[in-house]
Amino acid sequence: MQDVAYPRPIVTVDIVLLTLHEGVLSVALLPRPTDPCSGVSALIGGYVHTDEDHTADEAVRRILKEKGGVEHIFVEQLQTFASAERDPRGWSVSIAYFALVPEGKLESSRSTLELRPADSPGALPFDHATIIATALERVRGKGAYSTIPARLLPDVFTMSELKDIYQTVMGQRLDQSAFRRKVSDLDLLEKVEGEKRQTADARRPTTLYRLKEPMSVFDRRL
Amino acid sequence: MQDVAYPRPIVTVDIVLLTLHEGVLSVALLPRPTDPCSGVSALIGGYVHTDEDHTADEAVRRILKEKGGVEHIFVEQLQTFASAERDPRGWSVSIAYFALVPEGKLESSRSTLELRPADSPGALPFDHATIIATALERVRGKGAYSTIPARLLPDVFTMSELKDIYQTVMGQRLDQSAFRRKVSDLDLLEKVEGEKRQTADARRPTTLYRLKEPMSVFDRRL
DNA sequence: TCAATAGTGTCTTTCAGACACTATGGT
DNA sequence: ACCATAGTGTCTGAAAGACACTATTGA
Repeated sequence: MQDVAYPRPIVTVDIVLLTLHEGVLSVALLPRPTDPCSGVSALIGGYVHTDEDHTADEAVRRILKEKGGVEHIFVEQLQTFASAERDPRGWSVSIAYFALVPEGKLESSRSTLELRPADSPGALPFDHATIIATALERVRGKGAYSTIPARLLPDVFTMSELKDIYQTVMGQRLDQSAFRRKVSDLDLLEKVEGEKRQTADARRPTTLYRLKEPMSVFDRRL
Repeated sequence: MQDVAYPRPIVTVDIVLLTLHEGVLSVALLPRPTDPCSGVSALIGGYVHTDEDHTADEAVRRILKEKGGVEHIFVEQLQTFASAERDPRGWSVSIAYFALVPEGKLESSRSTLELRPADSPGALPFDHATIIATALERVRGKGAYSTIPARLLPDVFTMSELKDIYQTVMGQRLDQSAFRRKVSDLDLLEKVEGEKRQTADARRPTTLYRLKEPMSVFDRRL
C-alpha cells in the first residue's frame, strides 16, 4: 500500500429492501432526492456518515430507519459493486445489502416507498437492476437452506403461511407433508400458546409458531 | 444521497490468496512495504488506482500480478469490511477477495511470499485474521458444492488428487467410490489423452482429467 | 353435513456412506 | 508373483417427493 496519491472513490451503501406485497416478492424503492437522477425511483441508500456510523452495517440501519422508516429487521451484506462507470460522479463503491421486512412493518412509510415486483423492477438508474438481480439470486439460493424467507412474515405465523412464503420465494411448489416433517426435524419453531385461526377461510384452528432462533442456516433443504 | 460533506473513506482491496503447501491449506502473506505496520506480514492488498483500474476486480488482478506474481487464477469477491476502527488511518473500506492458486504457480514469487497455515495464521495487523477466517468459512462452505477446491490443483490431475484436495479443504474423509460416482454423474471432468502415472508410488497408471468448465456450482455435495 | 384447511401415514425413488471386490502393471 | 493404487459393484439407511388418508370446526 504505497501511493496515497490516488483520489478516494465515493462510498455509499445501497439496500435491496424486500417484502411480500399482494403475494409477490417486491422491492421497495425511493425517489432520489438529489443530484444524479433526481426524482427517479432507486434503491434505498446513501453515503456513509463517517462521523456517526462506526461500521457499514450501522450506516445501513441508520438509512433504513431514516429513509425507509423501518428498524429491527433482517439485514445481510450482499456484495460490493465498485467501478469507474457505475455512477456518473466517478469511481464509486456501493456496499450492497439486502433486507427483509414483513409487509405490516412498512405501513407507516407506504406513502413514500414504491413497491415493484422484484423479478421485474423495470428500468432503474445506475446498476441498481443488477444489484436487485444479485439479491434475488442470493435470497433464492440461500432460502431453501435457511430461515431467511421467514423474515418476510410477522413474528407469529402458521405452518401454512411459512410453507407459502418458501414457495413464493423459491418459486416452486412444496409438499405440505414433507415440509412439516423437515421443519419439525430441524426444530426451528416453537409453538405460541393461545392458538387461534388466522386466515379467514380456514375452518379448523391452526397452531401458531414463532422462530426459535433469529436466523439459522442448515444443510438440508426445505 | 444528499450531503457530499462527509469525508470519503479510504478504499482498498485485500486478497486471501490460498494454496496447498505441504498438504496444508495455506495463506500467502506479504510484508507491508509502508506506513502502518510497515514490515509486518499481512494480506496482499492495496489501494484502488482510480485511473487505471476500471473495477475492483481489475484492481485485484493487477495487485495479484504486481505483488504476488500470479495471474489467470481463480478469484472471487468475499465480503467487504468497512468501519471506522479497522485501520488506524481512519474510516476505511476493504473489499476482500479470496483467490486459489496451485502451488506450482507460486514458485517464481516464493522468495517474497510467506505461507502460513490458513487455519492458524498467527497474529496479523488490522482485521486480517477475521478476513482470513471468513475466507476459510466460505471456501469450506461452498467447497462441497462447487469445483472451487479443484482450483488448488494444476490444470491436469488424477481422480485421487482431486479427492485428496476435497478432503483437505473440507477437512473430512470422503469415500472413494461415492466420490467417483458423484463426480462422473455431475459430468465435471474430461479425460486427458496420453494418460500416465503421476504419483511415485502408484503401480497402475491413472487416467488424467481436466475441468470441463472453469468453475461450476451444483447442489449435490461431493 | 359439508367445505376447507390442518395435520398424519406410507410408499417409492434417489442418494450418501460403507465396504467388499476386481483390475492393472511396475518392481 | 506381489502389492499398492485404480476403479467397480452392491448393500443399507436416510431423506425427498408424491399422494392418500384422517381430523377438526365454522357455516
